Amino acid sequence: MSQKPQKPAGGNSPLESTLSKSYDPHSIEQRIYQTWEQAGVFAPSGRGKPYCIMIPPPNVTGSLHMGHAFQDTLMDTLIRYHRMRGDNTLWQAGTDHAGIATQMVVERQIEAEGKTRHDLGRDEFVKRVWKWKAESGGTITRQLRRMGASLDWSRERFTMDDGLSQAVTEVFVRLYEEGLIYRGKRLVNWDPVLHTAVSDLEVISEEEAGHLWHIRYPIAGTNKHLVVATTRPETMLGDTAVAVHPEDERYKPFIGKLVALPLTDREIPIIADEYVDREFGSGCVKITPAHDFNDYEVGKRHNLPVINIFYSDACINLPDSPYHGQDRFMARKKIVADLEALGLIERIQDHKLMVPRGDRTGAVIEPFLTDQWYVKVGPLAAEAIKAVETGRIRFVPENWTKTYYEWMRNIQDWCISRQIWWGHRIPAWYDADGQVYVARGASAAHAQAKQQHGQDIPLEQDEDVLDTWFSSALWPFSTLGWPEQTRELKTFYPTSVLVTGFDIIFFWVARMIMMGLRFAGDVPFREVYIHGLVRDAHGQKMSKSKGNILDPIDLIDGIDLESLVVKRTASLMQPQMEKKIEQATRKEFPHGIPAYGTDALRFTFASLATQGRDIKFDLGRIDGYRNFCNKLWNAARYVLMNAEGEDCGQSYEDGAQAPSARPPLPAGEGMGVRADLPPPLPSPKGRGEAGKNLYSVELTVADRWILARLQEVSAEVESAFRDYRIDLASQAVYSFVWHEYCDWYLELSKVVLTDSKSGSELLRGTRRTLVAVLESLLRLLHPVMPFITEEIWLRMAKLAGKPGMTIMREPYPVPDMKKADSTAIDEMHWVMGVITSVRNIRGEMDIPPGKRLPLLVQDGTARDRKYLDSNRHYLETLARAESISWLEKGTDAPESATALVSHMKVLIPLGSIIDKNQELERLGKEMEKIERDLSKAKTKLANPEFVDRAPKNVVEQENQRVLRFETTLSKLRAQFAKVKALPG
RNA sequence: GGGUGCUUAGCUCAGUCGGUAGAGCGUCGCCCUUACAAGGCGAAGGCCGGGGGUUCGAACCCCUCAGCACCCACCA
Repeated sequence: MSQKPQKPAGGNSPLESTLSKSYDPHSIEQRIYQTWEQAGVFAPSGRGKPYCIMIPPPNVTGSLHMGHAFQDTLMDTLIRYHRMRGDNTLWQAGTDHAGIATQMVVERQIEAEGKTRHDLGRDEFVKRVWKWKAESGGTITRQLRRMGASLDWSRERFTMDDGLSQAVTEVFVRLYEEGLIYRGKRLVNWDPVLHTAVSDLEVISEEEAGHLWHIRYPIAGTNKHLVVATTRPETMLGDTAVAVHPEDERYKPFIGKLVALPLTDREIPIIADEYVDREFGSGCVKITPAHDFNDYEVGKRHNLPVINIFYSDACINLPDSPYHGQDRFMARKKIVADLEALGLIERIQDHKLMVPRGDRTGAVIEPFLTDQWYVKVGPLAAEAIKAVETGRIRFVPENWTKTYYEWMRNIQDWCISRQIWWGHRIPAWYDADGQVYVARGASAAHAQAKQQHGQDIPLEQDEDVLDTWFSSALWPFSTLGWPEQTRELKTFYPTSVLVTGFDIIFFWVARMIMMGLRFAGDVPFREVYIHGLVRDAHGQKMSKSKGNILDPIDLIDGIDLESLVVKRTASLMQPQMEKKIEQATRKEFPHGIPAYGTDALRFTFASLATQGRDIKFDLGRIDGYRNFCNKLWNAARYVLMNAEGEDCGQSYEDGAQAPSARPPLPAGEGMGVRADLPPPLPSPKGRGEAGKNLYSVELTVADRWILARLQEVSAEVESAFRDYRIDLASQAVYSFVWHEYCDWYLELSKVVLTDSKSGSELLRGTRRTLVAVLESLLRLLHPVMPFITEEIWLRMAKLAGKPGMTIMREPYPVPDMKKADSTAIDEMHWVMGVITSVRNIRGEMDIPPGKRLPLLVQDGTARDRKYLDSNRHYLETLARAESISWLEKGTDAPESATALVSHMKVLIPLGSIIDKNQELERLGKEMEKIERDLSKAKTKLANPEFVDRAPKNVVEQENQRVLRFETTLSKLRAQFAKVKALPG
């Protein structure tokens, strides 16, 4: 290493002397990130107002998808913004153990070795998972770094690490002691592939095509029968009644009688229950309490026996039945065939039904009777609802509160036990009699047992683990050290905002609120910022099986078409989709995906982050923002070319603060946030700021204009951030950078800088403004585009008089209304108006932009004369005017193309350049447009009600418009007539 | 069956207080002007989903219809 290892960003870069001609994200991003992380600048500063965001912990098994990338961009932008605002900012890092998902990954590996987890045994298996986590669990955190996420990695946590596991146990025990956790035998959603219970939320019900079988159940002792309709004929083996509606005249006589259940030797009663819908099917419902949630309730009301007909893998468990041991779907076929043979099938109808499937396995979920642990959610939910009602938690956008209430008011008890091995083992022990001891550890459980029984007795721990979301619910406080009352907990809890997708409100947001209120004594966050889902360019959800996934890393690094095709078609669940996916991919990305770099990707996300709407990810957008990076880069090149080594009137000229000479960044501490002062800009006269190296400067109207506009844009950004409108914030800066700073100000600055007659104070003023505005823009943009802004900033910080080590800890620009300068803005508008009108004529007439034209002006006011006099140089250069001369009133103008800037006529003598008909057409178009506007305005004013009732200023404004349109129009008409009268 | 959101230029989307409809991409001209061709300058392109109402005035507020998307829910 050289002797400046601390400053690779400024010192080792290929940009040592000049910036490369176009922006190359690859050469800077990872280097800059490493510098930041090593310097510890992601850690809280220790001073300022606390600001904290908890990352929704990604699964350790996971890799970064577009949803993460989007969400992390939003969070990082907020975090960087607040860090620059001087807040004591923590973005808590960590990952989730993701019980079922992770267990499935490792089980698949073991399967590949020809074994099952049972061959290994529980302890060995869990060891295997830990090993796997250590080796492969870091993918997503590496990818987060690629996104530029300024997470405090020094505080990274894992939901299964010791501290967090202790929090889990503590919460479980306390809830149990308060009677809010109980164990019960009930119907649960059972995944027959995973052999575990899952919560309501982990079941996805979708409409699928199926059948409705109408089956005859003979009425005992008669030759009559009842017809029941069912979508699941195999469950008839567990029927314990047939229900009809109590008021149903058709069946009233049979209530209380028995039917002979076909294919069994059982007789079951005909019961009456309000639950039955007379209109549906035959109006008779078979009741299978063990395998249907409704039937279970009916069974309870009528004291029906509950006959479980399945094993845990959903094979028939009826040793005396011919269907014993068969899979449920096999059994269905068999049973239907057998019924048919007996003449008991009346008809089979096609039928659409909602089929519940496990979100992980896709297997049809089976209602299954088991012992499980539950959280009694009612009391917790009541508090959680109140917290939102009273405004202690605010949803953004606000309408999500409705969704939240809807769910919380209908919430069911939460099944928290899972019959898997990877996760937090339930802190419950049983003695030989099945008595349960819930305790903070095995020894505590033994002590409990001993106290009750007067002697040591053997205990066995519950085999189950907790739902992953149980530990996630504690994340906002467990990561901060709870149950210890740590300094971090006191500082950062409640956290500031939770940034998440609506799909997770129920799984996570609601549960965090309940647990936070109960155990950490306050809401877990003050605001919940809900963003949309990232979809593909056609609005489809991205999914592996659809083959429309975009990998954020591919957008950053680029990927060629062949690799993309391979990636999208690899290990598909449905191989028949391969062809289709390949075709679609080749069509959509004929040249693969170019390397856009992180900043372009982040800017795209930021710009698409509108509220209340999902985002369709369109490559066109990221293309445009990559170009924006390049634009910014080249603007910086221009500024550096003109300012570096030149006299910019800044006070740091001695080299002592040069990047290479700065001390290394202290870790975490000492990165004090300085007072938020804009670059030391002098007053127009250059007085009032003493400093031995501060030279006086003269500011042009362009300088004053761009500085004034910068204040306005800063204000816009500030208010956008306040409303979580990051899209508006980034759009505001985008258009300012491109369309004001680059399109106008840089061009205007050339006029001064290339003019040999420019005095040193003027040159200095222009350079200083170029530098100061660029430097402010970098800070404005940094939260969204961290890398490119840091790279440029390090290059130019000292030109701007900034001794800082990284833009990350520089103050965020705040609008300074002292620099509001409406006269400069007015004057520049005038200048731009004249230039634009000349350009317009040029464009319409296809006159080459390089061709110099003589300009005549006529009929101006005193203001026009004044502005023209002081801005002649700008007009000549930017409008490519050969000359500009006043034509006295009444003087006959030569044949010309004409434009109007308020009252002033701008004439371009036709000479041989301009085609008469073309000019007539152009004038005609102009007149038409104004006529339209004029007549609209006139109609308005002709309406007495408008004049009477509309606010005075609106009426006045309308009057002004009419006047303006009328003068313009009359001048255009005169010009039109004049041109028309010309020969040729 | 309840609930939510969306519908604005060819495409993707902004539109704050109800007061002159905007941007990016794409398209069409003219330009390789020494920051940038990933660029510059200019232009075309709109019944703001339909209907009704409130208002002097509606893309915006109210009602209604239609289409699309999503969430919740036990019709066998």
